[in-house]
Amino acid sequence: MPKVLIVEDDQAMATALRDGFAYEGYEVALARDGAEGLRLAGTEAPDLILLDVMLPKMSGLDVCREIRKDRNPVPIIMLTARGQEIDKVLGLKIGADDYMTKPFGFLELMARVEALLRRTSGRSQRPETYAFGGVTVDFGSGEVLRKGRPLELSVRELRLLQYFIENRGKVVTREQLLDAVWDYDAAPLTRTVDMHVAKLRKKIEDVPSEPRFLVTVHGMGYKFTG
Amino acid sequence: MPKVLIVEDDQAMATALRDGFAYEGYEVALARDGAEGLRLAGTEAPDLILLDVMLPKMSGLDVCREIRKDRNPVPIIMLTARGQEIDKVLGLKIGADDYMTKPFGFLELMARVEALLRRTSGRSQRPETYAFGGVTVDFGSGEVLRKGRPLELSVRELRLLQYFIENRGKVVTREQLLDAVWDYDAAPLTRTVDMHVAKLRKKIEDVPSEPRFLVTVHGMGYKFTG
DNA sequence: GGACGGTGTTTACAATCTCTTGACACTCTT
DNA sequence: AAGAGTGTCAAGAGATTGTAAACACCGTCC
Repeated sequence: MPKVLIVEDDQAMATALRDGFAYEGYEVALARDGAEGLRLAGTEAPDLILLDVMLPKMSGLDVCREIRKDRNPVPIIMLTARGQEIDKVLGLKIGADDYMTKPFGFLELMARVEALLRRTSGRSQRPETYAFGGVTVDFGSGEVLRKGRPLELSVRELRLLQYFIENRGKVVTREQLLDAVWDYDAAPLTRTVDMHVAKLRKKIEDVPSEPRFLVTVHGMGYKFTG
Repeated sequence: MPKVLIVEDDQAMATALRDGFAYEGYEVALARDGAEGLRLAGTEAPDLILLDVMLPKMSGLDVCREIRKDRNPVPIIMLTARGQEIDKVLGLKIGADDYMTKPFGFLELMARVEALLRRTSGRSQRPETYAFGGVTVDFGSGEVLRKGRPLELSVRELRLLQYFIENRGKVVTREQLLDAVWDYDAAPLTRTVDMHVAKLRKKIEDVPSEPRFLVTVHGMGYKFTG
């Protein structure tokens, strides 16, 4: 049975999670603060880590970053409180795999845990990278290479690229992008999306004026075909 | 609590699924063969259907197809035995939402069920597909394939095609089309509709000059027979 | 504090694509 | 055959998208 490391300072939450996962047959390790979490991540060799963001001594973000610095590819799910909006890209950059915003249902958490374990189990190394036409995207570190050279993408460009990759082959509208990559609820009365698509094309396409990967679907939106 | 319809002829599997979902708090309806499954899909109004592919009397694929013909958008997860590889495109065409290959873990199934319910509950309209004569239309993504290759339709052409599909077998007048596909209230003194029908024919018909699907009804309008 | 560099957004205009329209040939019905 | 209805072309009108440049914002460095 897989082993889960839970890093959580809130007593009630920690107990509930421990009992829940134990009931489902998981081995469980528990850490009360960030420093202990980091230590146990090394010594316990968990198959997955649930990491609260708000922790004494050392924030979850720092713990995550340190774990990745150690070249430890263990899947990590961050737990954040509502309103304690993490910049998702920041999380992505430092190498978390998924997020849950409290409060969440236990079944939903289980579903994500299982999905993540399924995704990452078959592969000894998590290929959290995606490659297409000379470009390599490493979602773990947030690094993007093009023909072997580092490509400097801004935070929003990275997030945009990631969304396109996740939805490759499908047409995505500007509204979807504003909703997912920006946090707008608002209508797309601006050309902001187009602007960023253009910027991205300049960086990932051989001939930006004749895009091969990031094509426009007139009247609908854009489509990524990597 | 959501209601799940399980269409499964294997006694042991059916019982296990029924008990599992009942334990998780779902309402459960059970059908032993395809014909009964189709009937219960209508009378029980389930929120989700688990549909075995191999069934007596009527295969799961046929059941799925019939359910979609009834314009029932209920999410469907197909259950297939290993080796009994369904062509996923075929599945998509007939309108299933997800697949599980036996054997599978119950938790994994639950995860997919919950994911699917979450995905489809918020949105009243699910991605829907329709297929005729080598053409596959996915209204969810707006993609149209012809003989497996993407077909580039403009937004209005897509809307027009969708309207024809919704009213297939019926003669629709130019006024109806102007009203539904265009936003005109005005009279049809233009050839705009005819123009677009011609464009559509060029893209979906084998011999556009002798249309098989999008036929002219002289003096009345057009009729789609897909 | 204030200049600076980087990022993100808006504006404006050009380029491109789609839609509409009128003309004319063709087809069908009577 | 005549008249109404339909197919289709090509050009202009209209809408959408590409992109440069200006502007706004924010954190950093002197």
